[in-house]
Amino acid sequence: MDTLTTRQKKILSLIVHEHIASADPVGSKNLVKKFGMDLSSATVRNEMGALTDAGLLRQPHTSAGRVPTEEGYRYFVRQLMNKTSLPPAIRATINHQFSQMTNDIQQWMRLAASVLANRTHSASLITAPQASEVKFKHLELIGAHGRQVLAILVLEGGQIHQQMLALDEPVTQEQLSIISRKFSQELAGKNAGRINLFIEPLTTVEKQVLDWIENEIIRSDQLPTGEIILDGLTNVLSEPEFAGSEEARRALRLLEERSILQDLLSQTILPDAIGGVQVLIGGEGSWNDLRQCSIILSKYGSPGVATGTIGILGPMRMSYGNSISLVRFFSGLLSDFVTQQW
Amino acid sequence: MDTLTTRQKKILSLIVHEHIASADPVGSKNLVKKFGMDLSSATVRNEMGALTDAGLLRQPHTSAGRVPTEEGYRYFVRQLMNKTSLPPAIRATINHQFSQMTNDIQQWMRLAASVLANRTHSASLITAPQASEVKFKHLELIGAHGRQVLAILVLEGGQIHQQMLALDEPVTQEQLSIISRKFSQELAGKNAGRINLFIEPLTTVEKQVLDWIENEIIRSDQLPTGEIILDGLTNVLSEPEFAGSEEARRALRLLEERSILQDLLSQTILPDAIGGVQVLIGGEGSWNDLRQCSIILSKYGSPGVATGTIGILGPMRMSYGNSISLVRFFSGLLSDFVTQQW
DNA sequence: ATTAGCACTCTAACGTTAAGAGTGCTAACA
DNA sequence: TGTTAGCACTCTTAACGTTAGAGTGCTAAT
Repeated sequence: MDTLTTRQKKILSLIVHEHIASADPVGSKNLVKKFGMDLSSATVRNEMGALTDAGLLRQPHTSAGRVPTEEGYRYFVRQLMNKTSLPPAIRATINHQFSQMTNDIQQWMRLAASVLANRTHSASLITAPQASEVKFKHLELIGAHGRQVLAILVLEGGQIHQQMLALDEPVTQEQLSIISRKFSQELAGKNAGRINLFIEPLTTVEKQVLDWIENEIIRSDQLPTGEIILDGLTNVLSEPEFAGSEEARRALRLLEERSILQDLLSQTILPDAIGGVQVLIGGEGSWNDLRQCSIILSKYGSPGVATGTIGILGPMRMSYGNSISLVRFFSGLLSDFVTQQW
Repeated sequence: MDTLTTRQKKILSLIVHEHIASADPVGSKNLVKKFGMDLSSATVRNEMGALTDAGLLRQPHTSAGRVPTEEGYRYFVRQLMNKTSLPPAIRATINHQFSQMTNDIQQWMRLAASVLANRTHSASLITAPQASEVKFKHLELIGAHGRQVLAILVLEGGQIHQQMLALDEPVTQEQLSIISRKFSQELAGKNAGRINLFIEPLTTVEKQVLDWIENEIIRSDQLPTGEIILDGLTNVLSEPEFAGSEEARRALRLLEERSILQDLLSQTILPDAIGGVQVLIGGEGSWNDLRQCSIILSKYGSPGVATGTIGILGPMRMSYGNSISLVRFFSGLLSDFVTQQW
């Protein structure tokens, strides 16, 4: 790929900025006027022609201004954008919003999704942090009526599974406590593969409970990601390029259809470094329904322990500087939470 | 309100059905042709005129067919619609989908929201079942590193709160177990008001834990509804009457903005009877953003113990028979779940 | 290398027109 | 008295033609 002259970079950058602001194609004459360039429109036109040949700009039709192509946006994001960091005032405001929260990961995810969506005017998504390897931590059995027992399984990292079990035989609360304590001691720190090595003479009820535990842990291991929080879907709809088109609906459908979304997330190579941000522009050729959209994703959490994904989906014509620094900031926020809790 | 002749009812009913199917205004001539009526279009026209005078129909413009008004839909739903019950085949299919689920209320809500949204082609919403009065059931304290302790509070009905507490003083796991057991016995069945009657010489740590418990229970009491599950928002967008308009966006915004949604739910009088269904048509005058939408709501759960709300939001031009019976069915499904678990 | 000038192209907006659908009214009919 | 045929009228929608404006690419001059 031919490298561009500094003037060409300057012009490309201005066009991207102007188009993001106005949503309209930008022409040579307006460009020089608006930014007080000491060049004539004709010169700018020549450069724009070169950029068009290079595949970074295109014209919606012969007599319209230029619009960045996917490739143009990519070049902009990768080479031209000045890495803005989030203004301290905004950091402070957001931190304040979270300072009054309980320590519940669910609540944090919800609030993060909401604030991120509002500040970026995009749809936001967050997947729950997923432990790299699920390990047993604690078991509690609480009798209800009859043979009904509320079983609570605590996994390392604080994940909690609860279920009402109908026992095969009636058991007193006394006995339940004994079983709980026994299992909690014997199984502590064991992963799915080592749960069933726990072989001793077991009562029917103990066997039943153990089966349930193993089942839950295996299931937690297998589900690649758990819950997904979405917010701000309607933000995307208010963008002018989606006014009344099917495009937006199909893009949002991608988010709502969790299985498709999981595909997308698992097929995307995220930078391993926490705080690293991946920008997908225009579906990157693979996702037809995202041709007009861009996605910004970041992994968060504690590598090797538990990680999740946070990101936004907005129109390709989005304010990348802002959005990227916001995603990065929230990624850090949730990482801190996870590190502190796990 | 003047009562209508049987023929007028018949015609109103046909118009509603036809308009729901076609999304277009329906004219007298097409009506007689399509349904093979042994009346002339002129007669039908006269009746349509009467129905228009009665406020049940309107014309988008002079030379267009008729469309039901809000009032017209209301009359239809209340008086004309034959109460269809869900076909057994569909019941069976849905039951089957749920038969393989774990007993987790979250999972059930999610699946129910998804299936309900798909089958009604509308947006669906479900609020988590909320206990009528929150009562303590069980406490568990599990030591982590240092003074960090994972506190798990089980409320009657199976609601679980967890939080990582930083204790004021270091405490061994032994002591934690003793505290857990003591609290679990002494506080069992107590509600928020009676938690603090538990006055005995308390250690610093015990006091700290007790404060936390009280706090959590009060908070649970005060929050009128907890989590809200949404699904199928994009379904609404594909309706022709919303093609490219702001209307749909604003209606969906109402759902996404949880605080507004809670307002709406709390201001709506739901039939107390479980399985009863409330139909709100066109925002019922109060909700401007819902002028083109209808909402079908039903309370589910176990009255006096724990209840939640389930419902859908779709275009006013929706298939009420289908939708109502689906909402009713899912309401029953979740009620059964709650009754069984609580 | 840059720029002024100009012919050219294409869109968006506007007005006109014609076709089609549906109505309301009147007068005839059973 | 209820029903129907006929007809003039209204209004939307699509199609077409026109025009103003914006932006371009090219050429020739600086």
